[in-house]
Amino acid sequence: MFELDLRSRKPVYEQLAEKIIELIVCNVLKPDQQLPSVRVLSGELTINPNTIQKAYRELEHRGYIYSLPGKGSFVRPREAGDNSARINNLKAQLSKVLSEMVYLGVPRDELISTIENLLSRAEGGNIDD
Amino acid sequence: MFELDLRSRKPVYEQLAEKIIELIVCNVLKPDQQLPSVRVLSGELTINPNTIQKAYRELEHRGYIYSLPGKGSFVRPREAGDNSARINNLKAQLSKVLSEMVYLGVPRDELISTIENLLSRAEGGNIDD
Amino acid sequence: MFELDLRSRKPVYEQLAEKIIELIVCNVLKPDQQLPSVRVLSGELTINPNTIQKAYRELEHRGYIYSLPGKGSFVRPREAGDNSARINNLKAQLSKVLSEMVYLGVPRDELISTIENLLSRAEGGNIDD
Amino acid sequence: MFELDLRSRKPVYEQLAEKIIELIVCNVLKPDQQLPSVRVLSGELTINPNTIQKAYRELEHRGYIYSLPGKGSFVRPREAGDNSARINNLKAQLSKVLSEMVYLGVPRDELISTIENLLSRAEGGNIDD
DNA sequence: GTGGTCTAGACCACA
DNA sequence: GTGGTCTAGACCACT
Repeated sequence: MFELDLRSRKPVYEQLAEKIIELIVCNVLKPDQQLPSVRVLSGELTINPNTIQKAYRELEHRGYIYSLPGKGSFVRPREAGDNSARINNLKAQLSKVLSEMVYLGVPRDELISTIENLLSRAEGGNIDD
Repeated sequence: MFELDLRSRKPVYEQLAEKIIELIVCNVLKPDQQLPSVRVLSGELTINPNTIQKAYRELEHRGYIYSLPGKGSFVRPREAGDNSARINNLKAQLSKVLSEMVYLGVPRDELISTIENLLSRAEGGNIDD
Repeated sequence: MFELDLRSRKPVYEQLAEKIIELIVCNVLKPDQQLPSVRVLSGELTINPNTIQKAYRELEHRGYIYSLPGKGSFVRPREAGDNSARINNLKAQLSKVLSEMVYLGVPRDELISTIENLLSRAEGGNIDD
Repeated sequence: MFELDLRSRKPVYEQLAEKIIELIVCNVLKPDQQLPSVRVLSGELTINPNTIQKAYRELEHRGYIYSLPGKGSFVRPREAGDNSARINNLKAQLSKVLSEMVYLGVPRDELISTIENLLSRAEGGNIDD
């Protein structure tokens, strides 16, 4: 389910957090849906429970999930908030990625079509089904 | 010249490497142009020479520059060929960033215009003069 | 009546206890007034009776209510005397909160007017009618 | 230096974080001043380094300090930012504390003078000396 | 020597 | 059975 690279320079808990964000963002994990419990995920990924917990804690800090002691962890429904900082960060990333793709010779047409493809998928995913 | 954030969590050498990639990608640093020597850059940025060295080694490893022992480091001209792996990686990143922006509520119009803006800048930079 | 946030990190029983203290302190619940029975409150809040019990036990322990087995729970009239410990505790809390507000840049004027506002409301609530 | 209650219901790392915030807020710890290293503090408090680290991480998340791997942890200078959420939280706390003090019979005069005392100390502390 | 990650394993509070 | 805390101890990356 989650492909983690234990040898990566990026910490495991961070990789895991990003994977889960991906699932939330793509609406694979729906609002208020329960995430796998720390222990279960720990067993499935053969990773220490503390590491899973750290990932969940990180996600909670960043507003993607909420945890109820004794009940479980759940996807936090997105609320209007001050996302401007995060969005600016993403724009900067976008800029870097696009520049490098252009530099590596990806033709503009292909780039545009790729983006439109992604966008329609993303929007599709975010509409309730 | 290089804006490095010594307070950032990201290692200094990594920040430096990324900045240089940016300059290469935007064609500010032209192919085969010589980079400032480790000692000079070390002096300008008041940063340990070892850190600069490490950034340069990283850049060489990733194929952005080449070093001629005793002469200096130079921008490696981009070659057609095995960029497909790198490009696929970038596409994956692109996908993640776009999904998250959509999720955070950036309207499609704004997203498109932002992208076109970035693209025209990137292409402008990459046209040989 | 009671706004409980089931998604909060703070245990439900603790939230409930604090809400009730608030009502007692603001004189909405008068001395010797009977509190709603565990079962009734449990039904209204759709919360496990055990959780209500725990909140009531907590309140009894902290001296805000007293329970007559078989009859119910009642607001304990406040007595003069050994409140000094509690008051000192509150002063310490007050100090912390004020310091942090000053640190965060709340202007003194705003702070004063906020406090006077709160005080007049609190005193109004505590005057016997 | 730090009085921690190991038997408290409040986690040790949280107690520690609050103590440090107090020191920062009262300007005992100045901007960019280095905090005791994780290991040193761990030794002094005879608390596990991981617990100290957790406190520091929490403080970093909340914007009170920044950590430079390999160098140490430092007080983050306060910047204008969106503190409104935190401030509202503090106002709610203030309200509760004041209400309870009034309820416990602290006379308004004493309350006011206490507050002015605290305020002048807090403002004094925040001005550079 | 610094912060940071990860594991193994114990224990607690909440529901 | 859930999340959460804490300890002990190993190892890594950065400066």
